[in-house]
Amino acid sequence: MPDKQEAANKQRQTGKQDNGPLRLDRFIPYRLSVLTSRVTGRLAREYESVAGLQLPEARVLTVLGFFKPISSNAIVQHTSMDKATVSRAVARLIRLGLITRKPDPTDRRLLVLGFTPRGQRTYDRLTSRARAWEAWFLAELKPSERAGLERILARLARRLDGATLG
Amino acid sequence: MPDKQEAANKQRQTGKQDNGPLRLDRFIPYRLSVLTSRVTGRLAREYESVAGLQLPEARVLTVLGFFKPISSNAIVQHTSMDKATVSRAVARLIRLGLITRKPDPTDRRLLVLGFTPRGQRTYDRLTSRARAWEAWFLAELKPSERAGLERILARLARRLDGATLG
DNA sequence: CGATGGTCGTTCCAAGTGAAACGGTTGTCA
DNA sequence: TGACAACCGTTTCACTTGGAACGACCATCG
Repeated sequence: MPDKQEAANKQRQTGKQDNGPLRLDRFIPYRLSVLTSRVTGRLAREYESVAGLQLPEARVLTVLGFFKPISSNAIVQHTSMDKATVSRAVARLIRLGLITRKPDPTDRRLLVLGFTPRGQRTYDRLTSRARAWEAWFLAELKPSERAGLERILARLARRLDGATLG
Repeated sequence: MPDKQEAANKQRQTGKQDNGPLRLDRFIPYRLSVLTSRVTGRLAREYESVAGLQLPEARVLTVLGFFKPISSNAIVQHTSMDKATVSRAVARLIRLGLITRKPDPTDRRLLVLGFTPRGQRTYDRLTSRARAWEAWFLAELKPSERAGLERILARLARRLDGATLG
């Protein structure tokens, strides 16, 4: 405890952070990771209770609802999910009768996905719940803060799309 | 494509989002999730190349460096990592000769963790690299934006610490 | 004391993950 | 055309994960 506090104070005074213990409470990747894992955990419970879906299935359904019609591979691009994970989630959703899959006539490597009527209803319930949860989650943010957050997330996302640079 | 664009425009006009497809490009949990998984992936590659560590081990090392001395369970609290995952990461780090573990004299349920000299050096290299990467990652943000991001992350994290509420 | 309920960390086991290999398809270029 | 590289989606396989059970330990209360 003295170690930590001392280092923290010192760094707060100098404003530098070039050596000494990494200030986790200021390290953005760490904070993003912890926050996101908690957010995802909450949403996963919602998805489970609303529709009995696990996270990969729910994510595929959500992305599909927005981008449909779309191929599995495009879902991978959008979400950074693993190729195999998406493939299995799609298989389960088909087995559950929630989505359809048919070959693209112009490129038979692609299998384009869509909703069944039941899938559409499940999607509606799911997104309604997701929106409600998000509203609760963000309720303490002022509109300007929310806008700021959105802008920053967009900027950071773009940063990672660019050069690999190490 | 027309579906999506139409809905998007309509929602942009009304400012509402109470029904219709969920606007993924505005859904914060989704954006957090995608961004974080990409950030984590990059950092994981850093950790691997610098010290041959996989993500859970690197995270334990990082948290340990900041909070040391600390028990496994406290690491779980801080990171939201799984208990078993931390247990195994600790075991590997010990096997690698990077950290030490001894029972707390006042409560022998607790095993307090610390660095070996080699672990300290590994930690230094690791955090130095992590800091450099973060600096690159955040370079496009103005200081005010970075401060705003930190404040918002703190506020959102606190929101999840409170009541379970669903 | 002794019993009971709670916490810490490990281990077991079923389930999920990701790297790699695969079959199938497309586009290119000679 | 035929050879070849690139790409899509699936499957396989080794590994990791997380829920549950477990042993060890502590605190409380009768």
